[in-house]
Formats: sequence, C-alpha cells, structure tokens
Amino acid sequence: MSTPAPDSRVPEKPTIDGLEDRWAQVWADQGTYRFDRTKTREQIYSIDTPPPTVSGSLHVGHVFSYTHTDCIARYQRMRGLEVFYPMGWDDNGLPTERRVQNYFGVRCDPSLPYDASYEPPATPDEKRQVPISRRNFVELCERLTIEDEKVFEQLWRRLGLSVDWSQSYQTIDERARRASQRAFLRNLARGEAYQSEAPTLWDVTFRTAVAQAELEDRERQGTYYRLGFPAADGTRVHIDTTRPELLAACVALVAHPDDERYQPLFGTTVRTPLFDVEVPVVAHHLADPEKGTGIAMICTFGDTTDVTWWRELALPTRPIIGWDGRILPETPEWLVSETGRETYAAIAGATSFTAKERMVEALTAAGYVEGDPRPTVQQVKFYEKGDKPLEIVTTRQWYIRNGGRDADLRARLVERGAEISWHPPYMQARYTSWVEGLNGDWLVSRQRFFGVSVPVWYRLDEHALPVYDEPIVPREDELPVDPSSDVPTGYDASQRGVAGGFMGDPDVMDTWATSSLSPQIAGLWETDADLWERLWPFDLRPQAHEIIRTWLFSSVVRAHLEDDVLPWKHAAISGWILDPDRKKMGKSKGNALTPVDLLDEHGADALRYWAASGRPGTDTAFDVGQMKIGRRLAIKLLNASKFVLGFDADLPDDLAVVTDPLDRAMLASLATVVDEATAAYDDYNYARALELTESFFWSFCDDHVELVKDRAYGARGPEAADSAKAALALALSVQLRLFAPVLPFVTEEVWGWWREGSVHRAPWPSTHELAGATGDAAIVTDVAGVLSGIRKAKSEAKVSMRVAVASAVVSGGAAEIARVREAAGDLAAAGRVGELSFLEADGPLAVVVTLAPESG
RNA sequence: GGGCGUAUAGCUCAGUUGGUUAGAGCACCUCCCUUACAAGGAGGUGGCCGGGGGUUCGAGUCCCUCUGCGCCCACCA
Repeated sequence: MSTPAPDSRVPEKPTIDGLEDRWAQVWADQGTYRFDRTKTREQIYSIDTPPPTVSGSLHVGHVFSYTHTDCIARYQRMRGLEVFYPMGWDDNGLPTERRVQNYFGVRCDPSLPYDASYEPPATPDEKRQVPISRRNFVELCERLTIEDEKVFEQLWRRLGLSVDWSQSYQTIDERARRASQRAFLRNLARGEAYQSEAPTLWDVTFRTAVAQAELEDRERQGTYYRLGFPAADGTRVHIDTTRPELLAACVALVAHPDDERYQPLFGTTVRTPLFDVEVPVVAHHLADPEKGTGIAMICTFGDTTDVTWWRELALPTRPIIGWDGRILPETPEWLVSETGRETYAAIAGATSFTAKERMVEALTAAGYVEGDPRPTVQQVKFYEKGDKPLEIVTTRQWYIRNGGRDADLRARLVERGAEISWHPPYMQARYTSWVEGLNGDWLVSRQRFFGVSVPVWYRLDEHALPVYDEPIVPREDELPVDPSSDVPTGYDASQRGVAGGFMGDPDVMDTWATSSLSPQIAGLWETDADLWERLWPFDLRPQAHEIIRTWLFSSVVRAHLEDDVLPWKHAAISGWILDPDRKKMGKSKGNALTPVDLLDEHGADALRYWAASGRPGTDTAFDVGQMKIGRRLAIKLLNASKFVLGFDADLPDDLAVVTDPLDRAMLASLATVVDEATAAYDDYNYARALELTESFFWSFCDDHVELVKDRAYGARGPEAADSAKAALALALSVQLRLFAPVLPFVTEEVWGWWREGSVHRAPWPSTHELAGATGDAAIVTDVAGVLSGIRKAKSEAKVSMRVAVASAVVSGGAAEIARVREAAGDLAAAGRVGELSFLEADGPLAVVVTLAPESG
C-alpha cells in the first residue's frame, strides 16, 4: 500500500483557520456521512438523535451533548459500521405556538375552516391577533421553522456533526403527525389509550391539562390559618390550612385512624365555618398526625392528596374553581344557608388570590380564625413552563397506560429499564425511581390548538351531545387527519356540530406523544418496511438526564406496547453545562456566549475538545480554558504532522524496516493506547479515549520526535533513518485516526496532505497494524526520563537547550541502563551530549550532566 | 423523608480489577527567539486525595460513618 512520497500538499504555514467551512463543504459534496441503506441490520449503527427545539436558540449545552454523540457516531463509522445518524427538528408544542403567534400576529382557532390562499398580516399586531384555522397555523409554523432549521443546520455542520442531512424530519411535519396518530390509534385499538373524566392538574394560564412528567415543585411563601369547625356538641375542631379560599369546596375533615385525639370524632360531622355545610370527619392513613393540628380539611380539589382521599373515601365532588383559575361565578347548590350564599357571592368570579384575601377577612371577622396567621414556605406544583400554581379541575382527557395504575405493567417497564445499557450505568436509577413513583397513567391530551390532533371524532346524539364512548376513528391510510377540518367517513361537512352529526375531538396530543416515536419517525415506520428492518430496534439513544422521565420513558412505553421490545440497546446520558460558579448555566449567560461566537473565537475542534473532555453523564463547567487547550492541540497536530511528513516519511510496506529499539518501543506504547482507547469508546467513554490519545501525543512530540530527529535526517545512516521515518509515519497515521472522532477538521486536513479519501471513513486503528514492529515500551519511558534530566540541567544552568554538554553519566539499575543504552545514539544527539556514559548503581535512573566549560 | 452523584494543587479535572516517591492543563516563578510549532519550547514551586473509623503487608481507590455541594424521587394539608 505504498503511496507516492508526500509532497507539496503539505502547506508552508499550516493553519486551522478556514478548515471548518472547507471540509464541511467537501463532506457535503462527497456524501462522506451519507447513510448506505443497502447494509444489513448487523452492519448498521442507528442513532435516535434528539430533535432540538428550533424555536429556541442553540446554546453551549447543545454543542456539548451533540458533540458527545458525534464522537460515538464517528467512532462506530470508523469501526466499519454504517451509521444512521438523522436529525429531527422539534417544532411541535407550546414554544413554537407562542413564537408563531408573535411573529405573524395570528392565533389558532380550530373552529375556522382552512383557507388555502391565506397570507398573514404584513405587519403583525400583537394585541389583535388574527384567528386562523389549525391547518393554516401549522403551515405558518412550518414556514417559520424552516428558517430556524437552516440556521441550526449550518451551525451543526460547522461544528462538524457527521449527520446525514438527507435524513431529517420535523415533529410537526406530515410524516411525524402520521406516525403519532397511527401509534395512538393502535394504542386505542388495543385498549391502551382511553378517555376518562377525572380530576386533572390544570394550568390556568395555558388552560390545559398537564401531565405528571411536566410538573415541577417550586418554593412559595404561604400562610397557615387555623380555622375552627363547629362540632355538634358546640366545641370546635381546629384545622390548619394554607388555602382558606377553598373552604366552600370542603367535603370532609380527615385524621389518621390511630390518632387518639380524633378517634372520638370519626363518624361524626362538623359544619364548615360561614358556609355552614355539614361534613363528616373521616379517617385515612395518609393524614399526618404531626402536620398542623393533625386533622385536615379535604377540598375538591386543593392538591393531589385531596384527590386520593376523595377517591378512596368516596367523598362528594364540590368544585369551585374554573378552567380560568377563578372561583366559579354561580353559587353552588350545596350552599343553602343565607350566610353561606352571601359569603360565596363575595368571592364568585375572583382569582384564588383575591378570594383568599376575602375569605380570611370574612372568617376573621366572624371569629373562626384561631390565633395569628403563620408564614410558611411550601412546595407547590407548577407546570414547568407556567408561572402560576396548578389547580385541579375535573375534565375529560385521553390517557395512555404506562403502568401508573397497573403494578404488573409498571414492573415490566422497570425491567425494561434494566435491559437498557446505560452510559453511565447509574442513570438507570433515575428511570427506576420515576417509573416506580408513577401515580397515574400518561395524560396525552392537551387543550391547546397547535400540535398533532387526537385523531378521533364523536357522533352527536339527538341533543347534539357527543357520544364519547364510541369514538369514530380514521383508517390508517387516511392519516394524518385534523378532526377540526376533516370529516369522518360516512358524514359530510354540513353535519359538523349538529344533532345526529359529528364533532371532532378538539384536543391535541402532548408533545411527548410525538417525540416518544422519534425512532419510528426517523426510521419510516410503517412507511418503508425495508428501511425499518435495517434500523429497528435502534442502537443508541443519546439524551440529557433531565428528560429521562419524559422522552426516554415515553419512548420505552411506546416500543413496549407496540412491538414488545426496547427501542434501543444503549442510552448515553449527557450532563449539563454549569456556570463557573457551578450553577446550571442560566439562559442569560448562555445567550451571552452563543455557539457561533465560541466557534468564531476558538474553532470547532477546540469546542469539541472541550465538550469531549466532559465525562459521560457528568455536569461540566463551562471552561474557556479547555477550549484554548483544544485549539492548541489542533495547531500542534498540524505542526507535528507537517514536521513528520517533511522527512518524506511514508507508511512502510513491510514493518521489518522498523529496526530501531526506540522506534519499536514507541509503537508498543502506542499499541497500548489503541487498545485502551478502543475499550473506552466501546464503553461510550470518549473522554477517556481522548485523554489517552492526547497524553500519548504530547510525549510523542516532546520526547520521541525530539529524540529521533537527527537519526531521521540521516545522521546515522539510511537504514536507521528509514526505521525512524517509517515509525513516525505509522504513528502519525494511527494518532490521526484516534483523534478523528473528536477533532474531525484538523485530522481530515492532515489526512488530506498524504492519504487518499477521508480519515472519517478510514478504519479505526488496531494493534494488528502495529504488531510487526513493537518492542519494549519501557525504553521510551526511561530514555525520556534521562532526556528530561539533561534538559533540567541546562534549564537550571540557564542556558539554551541547544547548548552542548561535555558529558553525561547515566546511572541506575542494570535493566534500566540496558534500556537506555538501546537509544544511546538518539539520546546523545537530542541532548547534544559529547560523551555519554553509563554506570550501574542502586537507586532510580539518574543522570549527571557536565556542561562544556566554555558554554554560555 | 428515600435515592443517585460528587468532594484530589489557587482554578478545571484525570487517576481503568487496591501496588513504588498522587498526575495533566490553566495560573504562578525561572530560563530559552531551537530550522515543525513564540498563539511556542524547557524546567520549577504548589497536594494530611472533605472529616473520623475500619479491612489489608499496602487505601486517593474497598467497607462503615459524618459533613458540604448538585441532582432525582416522594401522599406534606
């Protein structure tokens, strides 16, 4: 495989500037990363790439985690696997909805018909948004996000992601909607999707139901009020509450069954203050004797515990909060007393905040508040994207079974988690604790306008009321459908909304109901069976740990229900980027340091170097210092390569030309690096592989190259020179390939100087290619140690490294001395030692240097 | 409250089944304009490896415990 001697392709002054645009273009033109779908499943490595949210902006955290995946992809490709590495764009969901509204000055109204010739206003008026149909809204979304996606794609190319850009999708595009609806209909047909009218966590700002996975607890200032409930015997039962505004919704008081203080009250009733409604005192084990007074009021519904009590104790439902978060305007029928109805009238229509103030005032005035209000800090549930506390309201929703209400399924899904190869392994604990803690099925319907529609209609009875029990479903070949504009088979458009006609389900599906199918979407499930069989199940799901409970889990649920398999074998979980002060990097700071700025300043390889230095799963500090080191490494790689290739060195046809013990020692050491780096990559540990490679490279430059320079120039004859040159070329070839996954640009540049094709399609190095030329690795270590001693002597004498030394005496054990002798010629030349002698002695290897008397 | 992770030089981090005097880069100090590289190179200063206890011939590494930090989970009125 001898190639012509290296030549003018090596530039005079190598530079990393401009490498990115140049090679990104070459890779695009030559289809370097194009997926070859003729390969079979065993020959393929398929990646379920996370679709970034295009309505947001890319920040340095994206660069971090996508680089990790790309390193793995490049490694697997060099191992000879055909890598399926697609890119999806997440343009589904609330963020896009808001962005489209503001950008075009429109809002979605699903009741409107589609207008094929619609054009948005030239100058958007944010205050007076124009209502348009859902289909028009989706079209505007696609129009807007196409621009966002171009920006993203360009950045990804510049960062060097080896994505096959012909394999891309959007989570709102037709193919994603079809997959999403198809999967839902399959769930429905198998009884895994069902409707239920039940108390639901509700965001009053967005006016939509929210799933358990979208919750987050936030600290809030609250106030305890102690209220006295009159009992039949004239005494009062005191409860502590932070939500006195819900008093009208009170259905019972509850205490722990073992609580002796309240045992006499169980089975009796008390009356609510002001509203004067008779409520029972009940017992339940969830009541905490330590909390407050040990007895609590149950309202429908103040929190999720209320829901549990309500359900398990079969209590009545007395809702007073509406979808808008305000107290319902009509006075409820269970309030019969004059005072009760008057009190209610005072809060009807008020926000819960105002209602609370008024209730406290009224209760205090009437003497029902005991003692002083006490401030407290409480954990309150919020929708993760919302800024008002969630309420609980009763609504009809769609659910998909995920084990939340079925112990067997839950256990099965926990097992599924154990079948995944987690990188790092401890991330499995997050999955397990989430699944084991589920307390309800997956709520998939959302009362939003933009998204993938729930693909069903309902027959309307003679009173024009929907018959929810018998949804009308489309055929799979009709998908995707929008029930708000499409008409089910057997009906015509005029029957929409009239008695005996039909209505479309108004809801859309949760964004995870689509994202959970990302492999199915990317792999053209049920669309291209040939491709699907070559990809499924996928090999790798890379993602962040914060969405294990959402994206990862919902994907596992979907694949389990549909195909009874895991969607992928491996899950590689990346950490977060932290500010230098170790807080999760905030939006403000993230925006100040955009990936484009960082690319401009440091270069893609440098940015990738920083990213790849972060161990898998570990939160990593944003560190400009690491980027500078990466940049320096890239430049060093260019210069060292130029120097090595300047010897007219080329890969040897026969490794027997590598005769020098030092050369063979260096290659032996490199063989160890190859083995260990390969093992690290097989374990998804790109950081370890990089560290090993880098560490070898620096000693290769500092010691080996310096030692063999003279010999390579021919100072000790052609045979000795050939050995040095062949070993240098071989070592360079191996090191370029070891670095290629992390530093794709600079390695490709150097590869282009002397090899054919792309380094990224070159075979991953193996010890096999070094096997014929390896020796005793300890020689390198020992000789480098002596050279370092000689340098130290010069450094301490404050003279230049080129200054000659008269003599140097190397002392040490017999074995060490023997090893150093093997490279005596190179050592004397590199150290400019006049007379090099050896002395066997006890103790560690050492060198005594005598500088030339007239030196200086 | 339960769980996971983490704690090593001033800073950011390695340290792979326990094995000689604990490593790298940055920063700092000294020196060198050396023919691959001065946006470089050579050398150096700097560490009770969070505290305590244990196992072992031997512990940064294994076990127990405590503490700090980060995160995940949980039915707290």
